[in-house]
Amino acid sequence: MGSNERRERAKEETRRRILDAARELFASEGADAVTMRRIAERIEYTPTAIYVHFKDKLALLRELMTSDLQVFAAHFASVAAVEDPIERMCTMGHAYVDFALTHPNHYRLLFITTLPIPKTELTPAAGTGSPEEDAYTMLELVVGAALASGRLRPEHTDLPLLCQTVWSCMHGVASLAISMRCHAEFEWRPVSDITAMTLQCMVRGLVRDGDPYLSTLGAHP
Amino acid sequence: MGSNERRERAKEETRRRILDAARELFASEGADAVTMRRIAERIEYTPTAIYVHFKDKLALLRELMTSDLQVFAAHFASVAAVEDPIERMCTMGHAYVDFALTHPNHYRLLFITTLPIPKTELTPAAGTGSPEEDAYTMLELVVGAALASGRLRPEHTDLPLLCQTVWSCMHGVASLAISMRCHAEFEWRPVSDITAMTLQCMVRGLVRDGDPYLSTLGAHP
DNA sequence: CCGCTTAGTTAACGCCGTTAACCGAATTAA
DNA sequence: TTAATTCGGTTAACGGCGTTAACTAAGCGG
Repeated sequence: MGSNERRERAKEETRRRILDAARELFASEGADAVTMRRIAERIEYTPTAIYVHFKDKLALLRELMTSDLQVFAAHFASVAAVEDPIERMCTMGHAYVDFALTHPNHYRLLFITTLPIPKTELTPAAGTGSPEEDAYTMLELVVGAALASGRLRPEHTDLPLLCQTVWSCMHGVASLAISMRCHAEFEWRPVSDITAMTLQCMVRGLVRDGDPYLSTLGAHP
Repeated sequence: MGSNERRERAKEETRRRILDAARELFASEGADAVTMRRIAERIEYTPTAIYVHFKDKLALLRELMTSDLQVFAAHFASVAAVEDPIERMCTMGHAYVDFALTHPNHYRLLFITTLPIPKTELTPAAGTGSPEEDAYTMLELVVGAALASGRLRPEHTDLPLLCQTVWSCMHGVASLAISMRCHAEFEWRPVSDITAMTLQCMVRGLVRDGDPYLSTLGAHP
Protein backbone atom coordinates (compact mmCIF):
# COMPACT_ATOMS: atom_id res chain seq x y z
CA MET A 1 0.00 0.00 0.00
CA GLY A 2 1.12 3.57 -0.71
CA SER A 3 -0.95 4.88 2.15
CA ASN A 4 1.98 4.38 4.48
CA GLU A 5 3.97 6.76 2.36
CA ARG A 6 1.17 9.27 2.59
CA ARG A 7 1.25 9.00 6.36
CA GLU A 8 4.95 9.67 6.26
CA ARG A 9 4.46 12.64 3.99
CA ALA A 10 1.81 14.00 6.36
CA LYS A 11 4.20 13.69 9.25
CA GLU A 12 6.89 15.46 7.29
CA GLU A 13 4.36 18.16 6.51
CA THR A 14 3.49 18.67 10.18
CA ARG A 15 7.17 18.80 11.02
CA ARG A 16 7.65 21.48 8.39
CA ARG A 17 4.68 23.47 9.71
CA ILE A 18 6.20 23.42 13.18
CA LEU A 19 9.50 24.72 11.85
CA ASP A 20 7.75 27.38 9.77
CA ALA A 21 5.73 28.56 12.76
CA ALA A 22 8.87 28.75 14.86
CA ARG A 23 10.68 30.64 12.16
CA GLU A 24 7.88 33.17 11.69
CA LEU A 25 7.57 33.70 15.40
CA PHE A 26 11.32 34.09 15.64
CA ALA A 27 11.67 36.49 12.74
CA SER A 28 8.78 38.70 13.74
CA GLU A 29 8.99 38.82 17.51
CA GLY A 30 12.47 37.67 18.42
CA ALA A 31 13.84 34.73 20.33
CA ASP A 32 11.73 35.23 23.44
CA ALA A 33 8.56 34.72 21.45
CA VAL A 34 9.65 31.28 20.31
CA THR A 35 7.83 29.19 22.85
CA MET A 36 6.68 25.64 22.53
CA ARG A 37 3.24 26.80 23.55
CA ARG A 38 3.13 29.65 21.07
CA ILE A 39 4.43 27.51 18.24
CA ALA A 40 1.74 24.96 18.99
CA GLU A 41 -0.89 27.66 19.21
CA ARG A 42 0.07 28.89 15.72
CA ILE A 43 -0.46 25.51 14.11
CA GLU A 44 -3.46 24.75 16.33
CA TYR A 45 -1.86 21.83 18.05
CA THR A 46 -1.10 21.03 21.64
CA PRO A 47 2.39 21.96 22.86
CA THR A 48 3.19 18.34 23.54
CA ALA A 49 2.49 17.40 19.95
CA ILE A 50 5.78 19.07 19.02
CA TYR A 51 7.61 16.47 21.05
CA VAL A 52 6.44 13.81 18.66
CA HIS A 53 8.51 15.48 15.95
CA PHE A 54 11.39 16.96 17.91
CA LYS A 55 13.25 15.67 20.92
CA ASP A 56 13.09 19.02 22.68
CA LYS A 57 13.21 22.74 22.03
CA LEU A 58 16.94 22.69 21.48
CA ALA A 59 16.65 20.11 18.72
CA LEU A 60 13.97 22.21 17.09
CA LEU A 61 16.10 25.34 17.20
CA ARG A 62 19.10 23.44 15.95
CA GLU A 63 17.19 22.28 12.92
CA LEU A 64 15.88 25.78 12.37
CA MET A 65 19.47 26.95 12.49
CA THR A 66 20.75 24.58 9.87
CA SER A 67 18.01 25.55 7.44
CA ASP A 68 18.68 29.22 8.10
CA LEU A 69 22.35 28.63 7.47
CA GLN A 70 21.44 27.67 3.95
CA VAL A 71 19.66 30.98 3.51
CA PHE A 72 22.74 32.61 4.95
CA ALA A 73 25.03 30.81 2.52
CA ALA A 74 22.73 31.70 -0.36
CA HIS A 75 23.23 35.35 0.51
CA PHE A 76 26.78 35.07 -0.84
CA ALA A 77 25.77 33.74 -4.24
CA SER A 78 26.73 36.92 -6.07
CA VAL A 79 30.12 37.16 -4.39
CA ALA A 80 31.72 34.53 -6.59
CA ALA A 81 31.09 36.65 -9.66
CA VAL A 82 33.51 39.35 -8.58
CA GLU A 83 36.67 38.98 -10.61
CA ASP A 84 39.35 40.58 -8.47
CA PRO A 85 40.10 38.31 -5.49
CA ILE A 86 40.77 41.21 -3.15
CA GLU A 87 37.63 43.02 -4.17
CA ARG A 88 35.76 39.72 -3.88
CA MET A 89 36.86 39.47 -0.26
CA CYS A 90 35.54 42.95 0.45
CA THR A 91 32.29 42.22 -1.34
CA MET A 92 31.87 39.16 0.84
CA GLY A 93 32.47 41.25 3.93
CA HIS A 94 29.82 43.72 2.94
CA ALA A 95 27.41 40.90 2.13
CA TYR A 96 28.07 39.38 5.53
CA VAL A 97 27.22 42.53 7.44
CA ASP A 98 24.29 43.14 5.15
CA PHE A 99 22.82 39.75 5.99
CA ALA A 100 23.30 40.36 9.69
CA LEU A 101 21.49 43.67 9.62
CA THR A 102 18.63 42.63 7.40
CA HIS A 103 18.06 39.41 9.38
CA PRO A 104 19.22 40.35 12.87
CA ASN A 105 17.22 37.64 14.60
CA HIS A 106 18.62 34.96 12.33
CA TYR A 107 22.10 36.32 12.78
CA ARG A 108 21.67 36.30 16.54
CA LEU A 109 20.56 32.69 16.52
CA LEU A 110 23.36 31.62 14.22
CA PHE A 111 26.35 33.48 15.59
CA ILE A 112 25.57 35.32 18.79
CA THR A 113 23.46 33.00 20.88
CA THR A 114 25.55 30.08 21.99
CA LEU A 115 23.49 26.98 21.72
CA PRO A 116 25.14 23.88 23.09
CA ILE A 117 25.24 22.11 19.76
CA PRO A 118 26.36 18.51 19.75
CA LYS A 119 27.56 18.50 16.17
CA THR A 120 27.73 14.75 16.13
CA GLU A 121 23.96 14.72 15.99
CA LEU A 122 23.88 16.89 12.90
CA THR A 123 23.13 14.51 10.06
CA PRO A 124 26.25 14.44 7.94
CA ALA A 125 24.00 12.99 5.24
CA ALA A 126 24.12 16.30 3.39
CA GLY A 127 27.37 15.07 1.99
CA THR A 128 29.59 18.10 1.95
CA GLY A 129 29.50 18.58 5.70
CA SER A 130 27.45 20.88 7.87
CA PRO A 131 26.19 24.09 6.27
CA GLU A 132 28.13 26.02 8.85
CA GLU A 133 31.26 24.42 7.60
CA ASP A 134 30.10 25.20 4.11
CA ALA A 135 29.77 28.90 4.87
CA TYR A 136 33.19 28.75 6.43
CA THR A 137 34.41 26.84 3.42
CA MET A 138 33.18 29.67 1.22
CA LEU A 139 35.22 32.07 3.31
CA GLU A 140 38.23 29.82 3.00
CA LEU A 141 37.74 29.75 -0.74
CA VAL A 142 37.60 33.52 -1.05
CA VAL A 143 40.46 34.25 1.31
CA GLY A 144 42.39 31.36 -0.19
CA ALA A 145 42.03 32.91 -3.62
CA ALA A 146 43.39 36.18 -2.29
CA LEU A 147 46.27 34.28 -0.77
CA ALA A 148 46.90 32.32 -3.95
CA SER A 149 46.91 35.48 -6.01
CA GLY A 150 50.26 36.30 -4.46
CA ARG A 151 49.12 39.82 -3.70
CA LEU A 152 49.18 39.39 0.09
CA ARG A 153 52.19 40.35 2.14
CA PRO A 154 54.70 37.53 2.32
CA GLU A 155 54.33 37.14 6.08
CA HIS A 156 50.70 36.08 5.65
CA THR A 157 50.68 32.38 5.00
CA ASP A 158 48.34 30.89 7.60
CA LEU A 159 44.99 30.49 5.85
CA PRO A 160 42.92 29.54 8.93
CA LEU A 161 44.40 32.48 10.80
CA LEU A 162 43.57 34.79 7.93
CA CYS A 163 40.00 33.49 7.66
CA GLN A 164 39.36 33.71 11.36
CA THR A 165 40.76 37.22 11.54
CA VAL A 166 38.60 38.45 8.70
CA TRP A 167 35.57 36.66 10.08
CA SER A 168 36.17 38.09 13.55
CA CYS A 169 36.29 41.65 12.28
CA MET A 170 33.16 41.29 10.17
CA HIS A 171 31.38 39.57 13.01
CA GLY A 172 32.41 42.42 15.24
CA VAL A 173 30.94 45.06 12.99
CA ALA A 174 27.74 43.09 12.57
CA SER A 175 27.17 42.00 16.14
CA LEU A 176 28.14 45.28 17.73
CA ALA A 177 25.74 47.04 15.41
CA ILE A 178 22.98 44.62 16.39
CA SER A 179 23.74 44.70 20.11
CA MET A 180 24.21 48.42 20.44
CA ARG A 181 21.42 49.60 18.21
CA CYS A 182 19.49 51.08 21.09
CA HIS A 183 22.40 52.92 22.70
CA ALA A 184 21.91 56.35 21.27
CA GLU A 185 24.39 58.03 23.58
CA PHE A 186 27.22 57.37 21.13
CA GLU A 187 27.10 59.23 17.87
CA TRP A 188 27.12 56.05 15.81
CA ARG A 189 28.48 56.24 12.31
CA PRO A 190 26.49 54.36 9.67
CA VAL A 191 27.24 50.65 9.77
CA SER A 192 28.15 50.69 6.11
CA ASP A 193 30.84 53.26 6.88
CA ILE A 194 32.26 51.14 9.68
CA THR A 195 32.18 48.09 7.43
CA ALA A 196 34.00 49.93 4.67
CA MET A 197 36.53 51.36 7.08
CA THR A 198 37.20 47.96 8.59
CA LEU A 199 37.64 46.31 5.21
CA GLN A 200 39.83 49.12 4.00
CA CYS A 201 42.14 48.77 6.99
CA MET A 202 42.16 45.00 6.77
CA VAL A 203 42.99 45.03 3.09
CA ARG A 204 45.79 47.49 3.57
CA GLY A 205 47.12 45.31 6.31
CA LEU A 206 46.89 42.22 4.15
CA VAL A 207 48.03 43.16 0.67
CA ARG A 208 51.47 44.30 -0.40
CA ASP A 209 52.20 47.99 -0.75
CA GLY A 210 51.27 49.34 -4.13
CA ASP A 211 48.58 46.75 -4.86
CA PRO A 212 46.27 47.99 -7.61
CA TYR A 213 43.19 47.54 -5.44
CA LEU A 214 44.49 50.09 -2.94
CA SER A 215 44.22 52.89 -5.49
CA THR A 216 40.48 52.27 -5.75
CA LEU A 217 40.03 52.82 -2.02
CA GLY A 218 40.93 56.45 -1.66
CA ALA A 219 43.05 58.61 -3.87
CA HIS A 220 45.82 59.99 -1.67
CA PRO A 221 46.88 63.36 -3.00
CA MET B 1 18.78 59.60 66.68
CA GLY B 2 21.43 57.76 64.66
CA SER B 3 19.36 54.58 64.62
CA ASN B 4 17.69 55.70 61.45
CA GLU B 5 21.04 55.91 59.79
CA ARG B 6 21.88 52.43 60.97
CA ARG B 7 18.66 51.15 59.43
CA GLU B 8 19.61 52.79 56.21
CA ARG B 9 23.05 51.27 56.35
CA ALA B 10 21.53 47.86 57.00
CA LYS B 11 19.31 48.25 53.98
CA GLU B 12 22.25 49.28 51.87
CA GLU B 13 24.08 46.22 53.17
CA THR B 14 21.27 43.88 52.17
CA ARG B 15 21.12 45.51 48.79
CA ARG B 16 24.83 44.91 48.37
CA ARG B 17 24.48 41.29 49.41
CA ILE B 18 21.82 40.76 46.77
CA LEU B 19 24.08 42.21 44.11
CA ASP B 20 27.02 40.14 45.30
CA ALA B 21 24.99 36.96 45.25
CA ALA B 22 23.77 37.74 41.74
CA ARG B 23 27.29 38.48 40.60
CA GLU B 24 28.72 35.28 42.05
CA LEU B 25 25.93 33.21 40.55
CA PHE B 26 26.45 34.93 37.24
CA ALA B 27 30.20 34.56 37.18
CA SER B 28 30.24 30.94 38.22
CA GLU B 29 27.24 29.45 36.44
CA GLY B 30 26.31 31.88 33.71
CA ALA B 31 23.30 34.01 32.99
CA ASP B 32 20.74 31.23 33.25
CA ALA B 33 21.66 30.60 36.86
CA VAL B 34 20.83 34.17 37.83
CA THR B 35 17.34 33.62 39.11
CA MET B 36 15.46 35.66 41.65
CA ARG B 37 14.84 32.46 43.55
CA ARG B 38 18.47 31.36 43.50
CA ILE B 39 19.74 34.77 44.46
CA ALA B 40 17.37 34.78 47.40
CA GLU B 41 18.37 31.27 48.37
CA ARG B 42 22.02 32.34 48.49
CA ILE B 43 21.39 35.11 50.96
CA GLU B 44 18.78 33.07 52.83
CA TYR B 45 15.92 35.39 52.03
CA THR B 46 12.63 34.95 50.26
CA PRO B 47 12.61 35.75 46.53
CA THR B 48 10.13 38.53 47.09
CA ALA B 49 12.46 40.26 49.50
CA ILE B 50 14.55 41.30 46.51
CA TYR B 51 11.68 43.39 45.26
CA VAL B 52 12.00 45.60 48.30
CA HIS B 53 15.41 46.66 47.03
CA PHE B 54 15.01 46.44 43.25
CA LYS B 55 12.08 47.22 41.04
CA ASP B 56 12.49 44.01 39.09
CA LYS B 57 15.10 41.66 37.71
CA LEU B 58 16.04 44.02 34.92
CA ALA B 59 16.82 46.82 37.34
CA LEU B 60 18.99 44.44 39.33
CA LEU B 61 20.92 43.35 36.27
CA ARG B 62 21.28 46.92 35.12
CA GLU B 63 22.87 47.89 38.40
CA LEU B 64 25.09 44.82 38.28
CA MET B 65 26.15 45.95 34.82
CA THR B 66 27.15 49.43 35.82
CA SER B 67 29.28 48.15 38.68
CA ASP B 68 30.89 45.59 36.40
CA LEU B 69 31.61 48.30 33.88
CA GLN B 70 33.82 49.90 36.49
CA VAL B 71 35.75 46.66 36.83
CA PHE B 72 35.97 46.60 33.07
CA ALA B 73 37.30 50.14 32.92
CA ALA B 74 39.79 49.36 35.67
CA HIS B 75 41.18 46.61 33.46
CA PHE B 76 42.69 49.30 31.25
CA ALA B 77 44.57 51.05 34.00
CA SER B 78 47.96 49.98 32.76
CA VAL B 79 47.26 51.00 29.18
CA ALA B 80 47.83 54.69 29.82
CA ALA B 81 51.43 53.98 30.82
CA VAL B 82 52.42 52.91 27.31
CA GLU B 83 54.37 55.74 25.73
CA ASP B 84 53.95 55.19 22.02
CA PRO B 85 50.37 56.13 21.03
CA ILE B 86 50.14 53.43 18.35
CA GLU B 87 51.49 50.78 20.65
CA ARG B 88 49.12 52.04 23.34
CA MET B 89 46.21 51.40 21.02
CA CYS B 90 47.36 47.85 20.44
CA THR B 91 47.91 47.29 24.14
CA MET B 92 44.38 48.44 24.77
CA GLY B 93 43.10 46.04 22.15
CA HIS B 94 44.88 43.14 23.77
CA ALA B 95 43.60 44.19 27.19
CA TYR B 96 40.07 44.34 25.81
CA VAL B 97 40.13 40.81 24.46
CA ASP B 98 41.90 39.63 27.59
CA PHE B 99 39.10 40.98 29.77
CA ALA B 100 36.49 39.35 27.56
CA LEU B 101 38.11 35.93 27.77
CA THR B 102 38.91 35.99 31.46
CA HIS B 103 35.43 37.27 32.36
CA PRO B 104 33.29 35.84 29.57
CA ASN B 105 30.06 36.04 31.53
CA HIS B 106 30.64 39.66 32.41
CA TYR B 107 31.54 40.42 28.85
CA ARG B 108 28.39 38.73 27.64
CA LEU B 109 26.25 40.75 30.00
CA LEU B 110 27.94 43.99 29.08
CA PHE B 111 28.31 43.76 25.33
CA ILE B 112 26.58 40.72 23.90
CA THR B 113 23.28 40.41 25.68
CA THR B 114 21.05 43.27 24.67
CA LEU B 115 19.23 44.43 27.73
CA PRO B 116 16.61 47.04 27.05
CA ILE B 117 18.36 49.71 29.03
CA PRO B 118 16.54 52.97 29.52
CA LYS B 119 19.63 55.07 29.97
CA THR B 120 17.59 57.97 31.28
CA GLU B 121 17.13 56.01 34.46
CA LEU B 122 20.86 55.62 34.98
CA THR B 123 21.74 58.11 37.67
CA PRO B 124 23.91 60.73 36.02
CA ALA B 125 24.97 61.67 39.51
CA ALA B 126 28.35 60.04 38.92
CA GLY B 127 29.30 63.32 37.31
CA THR B 128 31.36 62.28 34.34
CA GLY B 129 28.57 60.34 32.70
CA SER B 130 27.76 56.65 32.59
CA PRO B 131 30.63 54.21 33.05
CA GLU B 132 29.90 52.86 29.61
CA GLU B 133 30.54 56.25 28.18
CA ASP B 134 33.66 56.41 30.32
CA ALA B 135 35.04 53.23 28.80
CA TYR B 136 34.21 54.61 25.42
CA THR B 137 35.82 57.88 26.44
CA MET B 138 38.99 55.98 27.26
CA LEU B 139 38.93 54.51 23.78
CA GLU B 140 38.39 57.95 22.31
CA LEU B 141 41.35 59.21 24.31
CA VAL B 142 43.67 56.49 23.09
CA VAL B 143 42.59 56.61 19.48
CA GLY B 144 42.50 60.38 19.65
CA ALA B 145 46.13 60.41 20.78
CA ALA B 146 47.05 58.23 17.82
CA LEU B 147 45.21 60.62 15.57
CA ALA B 148 46.82 63.66 17.17
CA SER B 149 50.28 62.15 16.78
CA GLY B 150 49.98 62.80 13.06
CA ARG B 151 51.11 59.28 12.29
CA LEU B 152 47.79 58.14 10.83
CA ARG B 153 47.14 58.29 7.12
CA PRO B 154 45.80 61.69 6.11
CA GLU B 155 42.43 60.28 4.97
CA HIS B 156 41.64 59.22 8.54
CA THR B 157 40.11 62.19 10.29
CA ASP B 158 36.80 60.96 11.69
CA LEU B 159 37.50 60.10 15.33
CA PRO B 160 34.15 58.44 16.10
CA LEU B 161 34.46 56.36 12.96
CA LEU B 162 37.97 55.34 13.94
CA CYS B 163 36.90 54.43 17.47
CA GLN B 164 33.90 52.45 16.35
CA THR B 165 35.93 50.59 13.75
CA VAL B 166 38.59 49.60 16.24
CA TRP B 167 35.99 48.70 18.84
CA SER B 168 34.05 46.61 16.33
CA CYS B 169 37.08 44.58 15.38
CA MET B 170 38.13 43.93 18.94
CA HIS B 171 34.57 43.08 19.90
CA GLY B 172 34.48 40.70 16.98
CA VAL B 173 37.57 38.83 18.10
CA ALA B 174 36.32 38.66 21.67
CA SER B 175 32.71 37.74 21.06
CA LEU B 176 33.37 35.24 18.30
CA ALA B 177 35.89 33.54 20.54
CA ILE B 178 33.33 33.39 23.34
CA SER B 179 30.45 32.28 21.13
CA MET B 180 32.34 29.68 19.16
CA ARG B 181 34.38 28.15 21.91
CA CYS B 182 32.55 24.86 21.68
CA HIS B 183 32.69 24.50 17.91
CA ALA B 184 35.68 22.28 17.54
CA GLU B 185 35.09 21.51 13.88
CA PHE B 186 37.18 24.51 12.87
CA GLU B 187 40.84 24.36 13.63
CA TRP B 188 40.78 27.52 15.72
CA ARG B 189 43.94 29.51 16.01
CA PRO B 190 44.76 30.83 19.49
CA VAL B 191 42.72 33.92 20.28
CA SER B 192 45.88 35.84 21.07
CA ASP B 193 47.09 35.14 17.53
CA ILE B 194 43.83 36.38 16.03
CA THR B 195 43.99 39.46 18.23
CA ALA B 196 47.56 40.20 17.19
CA MET B 197 46.76 39.60 13.55
CA THR B 198 43.73 41.88 13.69
CA LEU B 199 45.65 44.64 15.40
CA GLN B 200 48.55 44.28 13.02
CA CYS B 201 46.26 44.64 10.00
CA MET B 202 44.34 47.52 11.57
CA VAL B 203 47.51 49.39 12.43
CA ARG B 204 48.92 48.94 8.96
CA GLY B 205 45.67 50.22 7.57
CA LEU B 206 45.68 53.19 9.89
CA VAL B 207 49.23 54.51 10.06
CA ARG B 208 51.28 56.01 7.25
CA ASP B 209 53.72 53.81 5.35
CA GLY B 210 57.08 53.64 7.03
CA ASP B 211 55.84 54.34 10.53
CA PRO B 212 58.44 53.23 13.10
CA TYR B 213 55.93 51.01 14.88
CA LEU B 214 55.50 48.85 11.77
CA SER B 215 59.08 47.64 11.98
CA THR B 216 58.37 46.13 15.40
CA LEU B 217 55.54 44.01 13.96
CA GLY B 218 57.39 41.68 11.67
CA ALA B 219 60.72 42.11 9.97
CA HIS B 220 60.06 41.65 6.27
CA PRO B 221 63.11 40.12 4.67
C1' DC C 1 -11.43 -8.80 12.80
C1' DC C 2 -7.64 -8.09 15.88
C1' DG C 3 -3.57 -6.29 17.65
C1' DC C 4 -0.01 -2.85 16.91
C1' DT C 5 2.02 1.32 15.72
C1' DT C 6 1.73 6.19 16.29
C1' DA C 7 0.12 11.20 15.85
C1' DG C 8 -1.93 13.77 19.09
C1' DT C 9 -4.26 15.02 23.77
C1' DT C 10 -4.88 15.53 28.88
C1' DA C 11 -3.02 16.36 33.16
C1' DA C 12 0.56 17.25 35.86
C1' DC C 13 5.46 18.58 37.68
C1' DG C 14 8.85 21.83 38.81
C1' DC C 15 10.78 25.80 37.34
C1' DC C 16 10.45 31.00 36.36
C1' DG C 17 9.23 36.42 37.39
C1' DT C 18 6.04 39.00 39.75
C1' DT C 19 2.05 40.70 42.74
C1' DA C 20 -1.15 41.34 46.74
C1' DA C 21 -1.91 40.73 51.31
C1' DC C 22 -0.06 40.27 55.49
C1' DC C 23 3.33 40.20 59.72
C1' DG C 24 6.15 42.00 63.25
C1' DA C 25 9.85 44.65 64.94
C1' DA C 26 11.64 49.14 65.31
C1' DT C 27 10.73 54.17 65.23
C1' DT C 28 8.03 58.02 66.20
C1' DA C 29 4.51 60.79 68.44
C1' DA C 30 1.21 61.67 72.19
C1' DT D 1 4.28 54.47 78.63
C1' DT D 2 1.59 53.48 75.09
C1' DA D 3 -0.58 53.93 70.59
C1' DA D 4 0.24 54.80 65.67
C1' DT D 5 3.14 54.30 61.82
C1' DT D 6 6.75 52.89 58.97
C1' DC D 7 8.90 49.27 56.42
C1' DG D 8 11.98 45.03 55.69
C1' DG D 9 10.53 40.67 55.00
C1' DT D 10 7.24 36.52 54.43
C1' DT D 11 3.20 33.74 52.67
C1' DA D 12 0.42 32.46 49.09
C1' DA D 13 -0.80 32.78 44.69
C1' DC D 14 -0.95 33.82 39.41
C1' DG D 15 0.27 32.98 34.78
C1' DG D 16 3.80 31.28 31.78
C1' DC D 17 7.64 28.26 30.72
C1' DG D 18 9.81 23.32 29.10
C1' DT D 19 8.94 18.73 29.70
C1' DT D 20 7.03 14.01 31.07
C1' DA D 21 3.73 10.13 31.81
C1' DA D 22 -0.42 8.20 30.76
C1' DC D 23 -3.85 7.88 27.70
C1' DT D 24 -6.88 8.12 23.15
C1' DA D 25 -7.98 7.09 18.68
C1' DA D 26 -7.16 6.37 13.99
C1' DG D 27 -4.96 3.63 10.40
C1' DC D 28 -2.10 -0.26 9.18
C1' DG D 29 -0.55 -5.40 8.59
C1' DG D 30 -1.62 -10.04 9.61
